[in-house]
Amino acid sequence: MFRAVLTDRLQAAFTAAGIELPEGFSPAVVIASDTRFGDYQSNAAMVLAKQLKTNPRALAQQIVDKLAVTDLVEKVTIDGPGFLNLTLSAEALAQQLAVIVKDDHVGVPQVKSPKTIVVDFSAPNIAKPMHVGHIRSTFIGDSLARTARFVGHKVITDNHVGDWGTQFGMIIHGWKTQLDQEKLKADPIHELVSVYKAVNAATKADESVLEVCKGELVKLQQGDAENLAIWKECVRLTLEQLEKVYGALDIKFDHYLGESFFNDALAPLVADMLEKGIATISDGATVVFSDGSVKPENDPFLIREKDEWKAAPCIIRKGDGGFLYATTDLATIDYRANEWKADEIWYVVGAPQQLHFRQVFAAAQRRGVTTKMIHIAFGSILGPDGKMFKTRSGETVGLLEVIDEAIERARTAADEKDQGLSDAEKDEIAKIIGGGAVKYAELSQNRLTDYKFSWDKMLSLQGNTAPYLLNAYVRTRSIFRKLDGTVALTGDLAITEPAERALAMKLAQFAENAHDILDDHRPNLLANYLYELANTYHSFYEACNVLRSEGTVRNTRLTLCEATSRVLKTGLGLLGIQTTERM
RNA sequence: GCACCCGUAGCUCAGUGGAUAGAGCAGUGGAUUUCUAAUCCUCUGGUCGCAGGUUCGAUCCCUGCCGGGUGCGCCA
Repeated sequence: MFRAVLTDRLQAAFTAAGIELPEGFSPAVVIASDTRFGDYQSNAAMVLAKQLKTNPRALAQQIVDKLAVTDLVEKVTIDGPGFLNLTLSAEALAQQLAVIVKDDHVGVPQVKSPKTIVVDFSAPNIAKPMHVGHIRSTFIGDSLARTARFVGHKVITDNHVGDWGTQFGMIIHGWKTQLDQEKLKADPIHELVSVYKAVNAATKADESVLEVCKGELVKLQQGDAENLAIWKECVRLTLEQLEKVYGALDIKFDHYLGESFFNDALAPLVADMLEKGIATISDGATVVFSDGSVKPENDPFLIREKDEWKAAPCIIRKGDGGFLYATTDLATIDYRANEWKADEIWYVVGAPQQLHFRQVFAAAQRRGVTTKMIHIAFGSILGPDGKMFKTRSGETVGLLEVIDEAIERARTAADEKDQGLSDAEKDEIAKIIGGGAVKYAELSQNRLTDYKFSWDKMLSLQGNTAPYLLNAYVRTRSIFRKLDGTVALTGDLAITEPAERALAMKLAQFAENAHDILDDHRPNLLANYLYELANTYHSFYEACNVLRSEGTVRNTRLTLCEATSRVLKTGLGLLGIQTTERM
């Protein structure tokens, strides 16, 4: 891990030069912004010179005089206003390359202090199909969980499914009055949805139907045996379908602790918060008000109206005694903190829910929860009109529909390319490429930006897409296939050609990138890196023939191929994308 | 009204204090006796929404404005 090592050396150089560092300043080495200047660079001299009011170039020279890096670096220069530019030696790159082909973690260091992290993502609703709106949470959450696990954290994934709520009044009423058993067997969720829609329409035409539904809901909440059985069956049928979807997406959860799991904890939780004075009764509801511990502009329980700060409380129990999702969330936090000893909880949930989470986190902290809670927000997927897909009323595109279409397009492409593969092989490859394309389309995007849903973008197989990365992987495997497994890579390495050097450099950076993703919980940084790696490999592949080379050159190039193969497979794996040997 | 997010090439988007702002698509001109061309290389394309400010240096930080989206006491 060159960046970390070089940063350590730089800090040591400051000490050796007798330069006292101001508080809050720690010199850092980063990957060079432009490879013309070297591999790594540091702006420390310029930043510090500003604070110390000295000449930046002179300061840089002072540091360089004490910088002990000859084992790794072949050239150190001071450029421009005081940039420190470092160029790694070919030997250092070769050493790291040797690590990548041997190490279980392809050269990525493990975290020093592993944490227990609960990742809460996907969270679909019972009796509803998964649609494109679930893409972001599901793929981002899965990728972050995989990455955290890979760098050494203990990760617990939990699918907090929406299996309890007011919609069950309508579903139960519909189940009793108009369910078609045949259709239910054929496609359970589809039938549940059409029943729900029919009842929903009926309530609008006739208000008495709404009353009946409310009655069914109350009965369910009071433990009525028949309604409870119907509810359980709905949950069972939906989970069965969900497992199929997740199976197709290669996503697994450690737990499916839905909202209903916490039902019994809600009343005691509210009572406890009242007793501790965290919550109070207001207009018949139980709410949490501001405690004035932070500045008003940072207080999630206050809102400014005209010239004064007005209360914006978090309601944890309705006037009619019902609980809300804030209540469930608080109970869930308790469980994760106490039963799982979570150090951190990551909520991969859309940006519109920011205020909700700020309130819930603040309320939990007031109850003494010390677990670090992070809302990993993401932007909305917009419809063609530039507005959010409405999950309640509007029709959206089903998630499986998107995946199936992607697989179909990949299958068509496989036929066109015709690499002499059997139909069964093509089917298998199309699954990997199609599924990968959809995941990559999502994960290569900055999670905070909104984007318009577009079939063509989601399903594209051209340019910066999953097949491009997979093709690079396939090219590495193809070379080894030609060797019939008779390769024995040796430590005899010599990186000489520019294309070899560029590739070795890119490969070494994976050690840094894998960790950087988690700084800001952004899988797109990994996607960007993998794209660059694939691009660098493709260039190398065109410039440096492997099989026709000999001796050390051949061994070096084979090692580069093997390293690329391993990093691509590992990196794509962290995005939740599988690889294929041929395509 | 207030808060949060967004505004970068014709289109879709990266980049968040550093050196000449990058990709993909679209457009252009080349490369294939191949280690899989689902590839590589070339060219074309930008007042980084607008106006101030901080800084040696701002697409990035601060302030104001314009435009789009979302959220704000008993839905989830």
